[in-house]
Amino acid sequence: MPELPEVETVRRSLERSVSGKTVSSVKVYHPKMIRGMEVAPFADALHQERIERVERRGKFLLFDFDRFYLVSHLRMEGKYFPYPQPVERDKHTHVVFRFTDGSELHYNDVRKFGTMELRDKETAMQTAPLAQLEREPFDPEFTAEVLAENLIRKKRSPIKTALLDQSIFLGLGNIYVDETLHAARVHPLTKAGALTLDDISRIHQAGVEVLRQAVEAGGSTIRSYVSPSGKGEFQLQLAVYGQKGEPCPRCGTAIEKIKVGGRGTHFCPTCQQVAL
DNA sequence: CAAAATGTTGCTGA
DNA sequence: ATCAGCAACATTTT
Repeated sequence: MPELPEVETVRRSLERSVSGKTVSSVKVYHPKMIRGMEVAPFADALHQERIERVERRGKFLLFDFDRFYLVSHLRMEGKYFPYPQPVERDKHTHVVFRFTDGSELHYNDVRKFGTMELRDKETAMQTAPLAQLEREPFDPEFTAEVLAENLIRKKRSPIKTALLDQSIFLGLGNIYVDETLHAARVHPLTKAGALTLDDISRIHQAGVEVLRQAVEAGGSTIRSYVSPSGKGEFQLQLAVYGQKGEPCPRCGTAIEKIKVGGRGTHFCPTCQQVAL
């Protein structure tokens, strides 16, 4: 479900609902989602650990415990539901954290694609899965020049595919890549190696701005995703994603939908000219 | 019933 | 050795 803006919205919600709480027990109902160790040591390690705060790296959530980071990825449909009192788990709830104050946090994921793993705090950033991510898009050091450098590694791929790679442009996913390319007026099938520095500058500027505005709006509420606070209004601003057949907000041409790298891809055939 | 869905990864063949 | 392309993961919805 989530790209960077949705994950950031979840992070802010978790920061309010669970930071400062101490784990009294962890129950895992879908062992496959716990990576790197067996379920028993996973649950044991978290016993009596306190969540200092909840952080984010790209689309990963990091629960900052006393001794570990719990690195959590929601993939397509993962969700966290906090409850003030113990509740019966839903059939798609795969992990239940109970806290010493009697409250609970349920991890729910219909498609079971999400993952959790514990990392030592000292080495968390130097090891998979956090190691090879690009710096945060809002970091001033993530410049158009950095993006241009990254894109050299993907010069034979369509720009749409390249931008989905988290080591190229961290935080973008299928929705916001389409929005970014529309704002930058670049056709999604354009080979990354065929882009001018000016194209790349527009993509960089548009991508950062799209993510910034989406975070501000609380993410997009589409399909399964529901923001924890009930907000998530960015879908109202989407220019192309999910807008097949609707008029382009800039020129009025009907938005088209094609398949690029296996992903549904929306664009305006007038604003975004083909340039393979 | 086939296709698609906000993501990543591991394999295959060039 | 890279790297581009695609199946796989599992379930629900259209």
